[in-house]
Amino acid sequence: MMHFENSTQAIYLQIVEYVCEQIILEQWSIGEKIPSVRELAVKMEVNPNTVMRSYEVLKNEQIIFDKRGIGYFIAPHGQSNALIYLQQEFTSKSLPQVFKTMYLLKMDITDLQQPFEQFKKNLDT
Amino acid sequence: MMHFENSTQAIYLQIVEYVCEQIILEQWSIGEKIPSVRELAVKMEVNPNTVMRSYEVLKNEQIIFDKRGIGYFIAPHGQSNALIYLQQEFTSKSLPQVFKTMYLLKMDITDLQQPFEQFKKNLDT
Amino acid sequence: MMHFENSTQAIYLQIVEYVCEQIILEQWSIGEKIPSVRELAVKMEVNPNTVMRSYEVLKNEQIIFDKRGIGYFIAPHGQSNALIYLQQEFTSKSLPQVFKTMYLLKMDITDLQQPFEQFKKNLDT
Amino acid sequence: MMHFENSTQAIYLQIVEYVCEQIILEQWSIGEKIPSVRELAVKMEVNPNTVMRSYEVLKNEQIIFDKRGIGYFIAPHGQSNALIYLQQEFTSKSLPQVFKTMYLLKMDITDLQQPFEQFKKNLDT
DNA sequence: GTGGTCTAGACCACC
DNA sequence: GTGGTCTAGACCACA
Repeated sequence: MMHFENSTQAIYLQIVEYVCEQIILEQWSIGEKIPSVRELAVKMEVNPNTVMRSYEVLKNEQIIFDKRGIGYFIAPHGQSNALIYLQQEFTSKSLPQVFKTMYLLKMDITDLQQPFEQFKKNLDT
Repeated sequence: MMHFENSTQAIYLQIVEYVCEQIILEQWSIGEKIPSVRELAVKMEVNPNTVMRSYEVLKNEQIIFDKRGIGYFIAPHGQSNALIYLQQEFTSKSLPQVFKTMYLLKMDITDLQQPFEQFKKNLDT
Repeated sequence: MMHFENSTQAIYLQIVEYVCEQIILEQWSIGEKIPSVRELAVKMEVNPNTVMRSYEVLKNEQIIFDKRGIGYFIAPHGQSNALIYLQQEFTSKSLPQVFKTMYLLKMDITDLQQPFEQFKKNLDT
Repeated sequence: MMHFENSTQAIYLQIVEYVCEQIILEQWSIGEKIPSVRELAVKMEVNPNTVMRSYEVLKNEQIIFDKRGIGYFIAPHGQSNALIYLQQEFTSKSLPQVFKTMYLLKMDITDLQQPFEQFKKNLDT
């Protein structure tokens, strides 16, 4: 279903983001069982160990929790924790770099308005 | 003088950006000799090989050129090439990631206004 | 009724301890029939197989015995055997680990006094 | 040098404890480079991936940090963070179980005094 | 079936 | 040389 070839980011981190996305968009709801390590591995066409690693990160962030021998489930505050996680990554990793470049290029925030609208349009197609 | 531990980006790319910055902000003027690989390596507290790699990227982008046995110099259109390089990196790499996250976090462009002002203030200090 | 998620110990061993506890505290009396595998499984919200495994351990330790088709009963010396079992586990598994950590943390036995009192207080509530 | 066969705990967690131990006992000092993943793997007679996993945990706990391509180093507050880590593990995982058993066995804290002294004596030999 | 650990070995980016 | 990621495959404990 998914291929990761185009991105420089580690696959297991992309899967972390994918799971966060599903939870935030409420494709998977709170308390619900999420795909097993092996299931998701098949779907994502990666090794189970890779998914395992993603789930470990998500567990540390208290986005999911595990019942041994049964599976992984979305944690009580899973959705908000997922939002917090993505937000933290965004503010600490993406934003500073973006701002620095914008400063050098003498760009203003408003210069992003039009490309952002364009981006959102492309999502629909 | 500089620490790179906080960023996820490769050190040699951070140095590329640093050099672009110096050129764009005209800390280093056109045609002028820029620091030798060894000098910059000492200043940046990194391995000379790392600086070497950065200079190779900059040479490919025609931002600097080398006179063998003498040193590296800012290329004729160094400043504009630096701007172009940063802009390309920005539009192709940073922006798409940023937009995707902003969409998920239901953020608007205007939400960036305040953090950006904050960022620019911090530059002065 | 019970949740085991917080502990690192295997669920079936926690159930073994639970049964020992009931017997030692004489919640279940000697010679009496104890809950069936299914009953306890429902109460503990675990798989019957898990309780089954616990009962097998308890049978090996001669803490309980089974009358086929009828159920499990507390063995003649069930209470003392339960005490012996817990003591053995304690001295061979828990204590060495605890002592090693206490040594590293430069803790003294007396440092445990206050937390232990606290623990006993919490039992009443 | 080391074998882990006797313990039920995961090897990578035992290595985490080992590293904490070295730091706390100041065998390795703050800011200093610790053995590379491959070095420690050879010494511990385990797969490099296993040591890698231990170092990841230690990095999360801010006990060590990494300079890519150079190695791992003891973090600024590495020693105190190591203490905190061990203490947390101790209080949350070991203590409750110990206390519960002691309660059932009608033991008192003072009953641990003599075995603890014995344990410390055995360390010298 | 589930999660969890470990190995062996490969490959990459970086220093 | 260093860390970091990924695969393939094995084995275990647990439900």
